[in-house]
Amino acid sequence: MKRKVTLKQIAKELDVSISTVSKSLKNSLEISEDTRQKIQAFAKLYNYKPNNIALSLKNRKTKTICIIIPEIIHHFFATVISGVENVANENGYNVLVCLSDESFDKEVINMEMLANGSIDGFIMSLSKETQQKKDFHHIVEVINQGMPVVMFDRVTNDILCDKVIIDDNLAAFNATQFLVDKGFKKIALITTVDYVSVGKLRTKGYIKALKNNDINVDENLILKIEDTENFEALIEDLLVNNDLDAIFAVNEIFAVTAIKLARKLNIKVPEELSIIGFTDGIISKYSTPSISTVSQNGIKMGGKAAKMLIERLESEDEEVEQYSTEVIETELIERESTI
Amino acid sequence: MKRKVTLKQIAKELDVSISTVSKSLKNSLEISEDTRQKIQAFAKLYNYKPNNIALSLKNRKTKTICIIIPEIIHHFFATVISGVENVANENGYNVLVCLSDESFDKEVINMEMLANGSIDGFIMSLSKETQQKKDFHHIVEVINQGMPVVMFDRVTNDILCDKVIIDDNLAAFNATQFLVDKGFKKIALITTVDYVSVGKLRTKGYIKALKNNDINVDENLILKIEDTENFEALIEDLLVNNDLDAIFAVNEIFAVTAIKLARKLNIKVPEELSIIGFTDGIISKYSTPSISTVSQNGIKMGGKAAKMLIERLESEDEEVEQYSTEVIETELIERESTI
DNA sequence: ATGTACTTCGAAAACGTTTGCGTGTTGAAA
DNA sequence: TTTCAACACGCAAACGTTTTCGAAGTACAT
Repeated sequence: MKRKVTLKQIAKELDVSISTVSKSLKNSLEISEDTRQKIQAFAKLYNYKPNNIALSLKNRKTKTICIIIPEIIHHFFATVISGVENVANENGYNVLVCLSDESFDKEVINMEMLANGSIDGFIMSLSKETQQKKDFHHIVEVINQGMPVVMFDRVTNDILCDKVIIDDNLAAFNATQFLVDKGFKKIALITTVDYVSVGKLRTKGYIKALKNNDINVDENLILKIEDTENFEALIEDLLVNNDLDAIFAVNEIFAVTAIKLARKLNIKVPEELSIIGFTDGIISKYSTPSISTVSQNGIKMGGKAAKMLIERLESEDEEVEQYSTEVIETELIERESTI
Repeated sequence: MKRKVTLKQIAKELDVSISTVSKSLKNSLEISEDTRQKIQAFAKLYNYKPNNIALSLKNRKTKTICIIIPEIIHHFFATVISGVENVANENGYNVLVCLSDESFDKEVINMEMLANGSIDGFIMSLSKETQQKKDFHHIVEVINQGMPVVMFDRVTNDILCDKVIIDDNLAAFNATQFLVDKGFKKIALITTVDYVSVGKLRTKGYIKALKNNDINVDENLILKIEDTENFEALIEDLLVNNDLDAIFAVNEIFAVTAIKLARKLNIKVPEELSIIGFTDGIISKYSTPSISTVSQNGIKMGGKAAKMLIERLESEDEEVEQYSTEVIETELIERESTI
C-alpha cells in the first residue's frame, strides 16, 4: 500500500524543485524538453495525480455542487438527481447529495455545514417544514456569502435566485380541462395541504378549469391531505359519498390508491371513473390500469438546474446578470385510467 | 455580499496573531480569558466557520464518502443511498453520489477522479458491464492506495474488502420453497443473464429448491432476460406456452409485467397463477394485486455499509483487522399475488 | 572583456488551518 | 537584587498545489 505520490516527493527523488515538477507536468515551455520528459515519465510511472483538495484550497473552488432534496425515495427526486449528475459530470463537477427528510432543521444544518468552502453552489427543493415555517434565513445567508443557489420544483417567491419549475397551475388546469372535455362534471381533486407550494398551485389550476367551464366548485370534492393522516380512509369516503365521474390527483400515490379503492368498491376504472395523476413515475407506468398522468420531466429539470448553476459559477462578470426562472414544459400522458 | 471571514482577517482586525485566534476559538488555556472572550465574540459576530477544505488538506481526510451505484432510478438503490446518508450524517460525514449508468468506463472514471484525496472511502455496487468484463483493476488500485472500499449487493469474490450482501441464494430458495409448499409444480423463473451476480445466485436458489423437492427442472421454464431485449414478448411466450402454477421473478419489473400479461391473457392472479417478486419496492406495494416479494432492506444495507466504512476509516490500528462480509437478512412478504 | 538576450530553473507567496515550541512579560520567592 | 515559574502570546512549519518573479547560466555580438 503506497501512499499517493506528491510533487514534493517527485522533486526530491529527481533532485529538482517543486516548481520545476509542477511546470513540467503542465508542459510549460519554461522547462527544457529534457527535464520535462524525464519528470513526466517519472510521474506517469508513479501514477501521479494532483491532490484535489490542495487544488480546491488554492483555487477557492471545489468543483462540487450539492443538491438538497426532501427525500430520495420519491421517484421524481431520483430522476432530478440523475439529471443533475449528468450535466455536472459533463462539466467536471461532482454531486453531493443531501437529504432534508422534509425537516427544516436538517435542511439548515446541511447548508451550514457545506457553506464553508466545501462546495461551490446549491441546487435545492424546499422541505415541507421549511415551506410551512416560511423561514428561509439559511438560504439568504448562503446567497449573501456569494454562493449561488438554484431552486427547483418546490420554490418560494421570498428568495431571489435562479429557479426551475414547471407551471403547476397550467398543468393542473390542462389536466382538469382534459377531464371536462370528456364530458365529466363531478371531478374530484385529491391534493396536499396548501403550504406545499406545488399542491396549492395545482389546486388553483383545478379550480380555474372548473370555473372556466361553469362547473360549480364543490368543496366536498376537494380532498386536502396531510401526510401524517391515514389518507386511504379519506379517499374511500370521497369515493363512497360522491358519485364521481373523475379524479385528478396531485401525485402518483394518491392516484394509485384511488384506483385500488375504486376496485375494492367495485367501481370500474376507467369505465365508471377516470383518474389522472401527476408525476410520470414508475407507479403510474406499471399500475393496472396504468395511470394517465401529467409528466414532469425530472431529468430535464435537474439538467437545467445544474446548467444554470454551473453557468453562474463560471461567469466571471459576477452577478451582473439578473436571476431567471425557467419553466419546464409538462405533458399529459394518456394511459389506461382515463376513457 | 461579504466573503467568508478567515482567521487571518480576524487576527488582523483584532491585532493579534493567527494562532492566537485559532487557539482562542478552540478555548485553549494557553490564551487568557480576556482575549479569548474578545476573539470569540468577534468571531461569532462575523459568523466565522472554519474552512473545510483547509481542514481537509491539513488533516488529510475529507469527512466525505462516495457511493457509486449503477442507477439511481432503481428504488432499491435509492433506499441504499438513504441508509448510507443516515449513518454518514450521524457520524459527521457527507455523501457524494456517483452514477455508473451500468458502464464500466464511467465507474473507472469516477473512481479515478475521486481517489485523489477528494474523499475518504468508497461504497459501491458493481455495474453490469464491470461484472461482465470481470475487470476490477480500478478497485484494486484504490484499495492499494490505502483507501477503504465497501461493496454491497453486486459484489465479487475477486476483490478482498468489506462487503454487505443478502443471501440471494437462500432467499430465492425460500421463495421457491414457499411456492412448492403451496402445492405448485410448474414454477417458472424469470431472471437475468448469469453475469449479473445476484441473478445467478437467485437462479441457483430456485434450482436447488426444486431439486430438493424432487421437482424436475425444466429449462423451458427458466427465462433469462438481457436488459436490452423486449422482455414483454418473452414473458408472454412463457405464459402462453406453459400452463404455469406460479412464477418467481428476480425483480419487481419482471413480476409486475408478468401480472400485466397474465391479466391480458385472462389468467387470474393469484387464483390461477401465483407470483413472487424480489425487492420490496414501490411497485410491488402499489400494484394490483400487490405483489408478494422477497424484501431486501436497502436502508439497512446502506446503513451497514456506511458503518463498516466509517469504522475502518476511524480505526487507528490500520488494516490489522480482516475484511468481513455482512449478510442482511431477507424476509418474504406475503401480499395479494400469491394464494 | 563587456554587455545583451535568452534559456532554464528555484524561491517564495498564497490558499486557511492547526500546533509544537520559543520568547517575552509578569510576579513572587530567595 | 537576582532567579525562576507561570502566563500569554507569536513564529513557523505543515498539508499539496500554482504561479510570479528573480537569479543563475549560456551564447553571442560588440
